[in-house]
Amino acid sequence: MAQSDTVDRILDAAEELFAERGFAETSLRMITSKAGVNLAAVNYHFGSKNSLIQSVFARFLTPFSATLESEFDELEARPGDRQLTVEEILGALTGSAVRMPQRNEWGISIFMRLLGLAYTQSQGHLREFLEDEYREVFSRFMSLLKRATPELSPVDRYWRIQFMLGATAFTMSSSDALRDILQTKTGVETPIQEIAARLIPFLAAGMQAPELMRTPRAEASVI
Amino acid sequence: MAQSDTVDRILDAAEELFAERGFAETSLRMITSKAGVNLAAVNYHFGSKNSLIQSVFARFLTPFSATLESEFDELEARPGDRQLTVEEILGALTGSAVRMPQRNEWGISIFMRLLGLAYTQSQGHLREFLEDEYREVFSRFMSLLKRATPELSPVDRYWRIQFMLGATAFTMSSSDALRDILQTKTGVETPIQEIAARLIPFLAAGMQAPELMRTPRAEASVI
DNA sequence: GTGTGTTTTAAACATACGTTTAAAGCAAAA
DNA sequence: TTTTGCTTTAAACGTATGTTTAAAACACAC
Repeated sequence: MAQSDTVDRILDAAEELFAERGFAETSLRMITSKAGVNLAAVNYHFGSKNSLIQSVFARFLTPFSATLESEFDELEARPGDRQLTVEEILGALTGSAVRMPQRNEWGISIFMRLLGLAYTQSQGHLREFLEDEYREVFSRFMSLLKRATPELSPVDRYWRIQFMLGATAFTMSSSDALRDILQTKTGVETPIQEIAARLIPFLAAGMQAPELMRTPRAEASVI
Repeated sequence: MAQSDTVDRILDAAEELFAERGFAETSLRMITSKAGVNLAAVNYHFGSKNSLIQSVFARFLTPFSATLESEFDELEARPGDRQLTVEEILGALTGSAVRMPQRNEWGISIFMRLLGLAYTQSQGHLREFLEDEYREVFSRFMSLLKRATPELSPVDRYWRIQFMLGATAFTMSSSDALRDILQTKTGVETPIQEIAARLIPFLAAGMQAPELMRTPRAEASVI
């Protein structure tokens, strides 16, 4: 085991297995055998499986949120104070994901997939951890989005942010997509940037769609 | 146990627990104790946990897809052959969900949440089962959507359908939302129809957004 | 080289899971 | 009443999980 790179080997293996199979479906024995370390190493270095999960996310999210903050700084410090567009704000997100120092070529895919799982699998401890740890960046993103969509009612804005989150997290967490991506890792690059590029116009258009008119006619066309 | 309503009691309990906690996180012992039946009853009546999961879906999806088929029939049989809109097609989906005979007032929420889980949790057997069982309705929906968005390239249409699915399934499967919905079950009705009503303009706008222009300028604004 | 604090190891622990078994219970037919 | 077929029951099975233990191995300062 050379010198103690045990911690990193565990994090690498866990990250990949979690992304492939989810949290509950990945056992510590799978992780440690893939990492080539002893079973007890996880509890020795991380304390528990739950805090291993949190560590996997922290390793991703801390540099990502730092990059995102500076991306937001740039956007807001531009000459003239014209309004930011939804596209620009969403672009900052994917831009940060791409710019962020990558551990390997399909790092972004795994990152997105894990984010999707985080919201999808009901891991109470993870949700609390993420909300506590990255509250700042998230609320900054929210207020930027609020300024970019002044015409939306708060309740519609709330729901549409949920919709965006859903489209993104779900798409990224679809295991088939991941399989395809990993399968094409022989190609020049992962198509994840392309998915993001296709996603942004969809989200931006949805975000800025006219609000539902509450007339009888519109009502009837909707139920 | 009156007469043998054991099967239904198991299905009811399983459906609710699966929606709350996911498949892997719900044990047969939780299900049978909630249903008030013996542990062995599941394996006796359903054979295995996996086929119990499939039965839960079949009980939902079979009447739903029947309703949806007839809704599609109505749409297509309208006088004059003007083009269907995306809103109308999506409306048929939510319309079917609402019209479908409900077992209880928050049946739709649970139904949507389960659908989200089905795509999200990597249950290979479930995917196969759903694809085999409901292939027809799904491909009919796809071809309707294709006729409603002739300007889209096939690859963009494919991804945008994924995005729609994601926004819907994710929103409906957000456990917080479910908790709120169940919490307000004392109120007049579940707000799920309202969510659907807010969702449709978002999805329709996203679906019909102009495709990404592959010019250097647009490229730069996106990465 | 000895001693010390950290890391790794193999083994066991307690618990939970899905599934199976064999006996008991039960309703309707003979 | 006895028999028959289906259903329910309590108990056990085998396996897998996360976690803990105590000894061994190791690296490094003295």
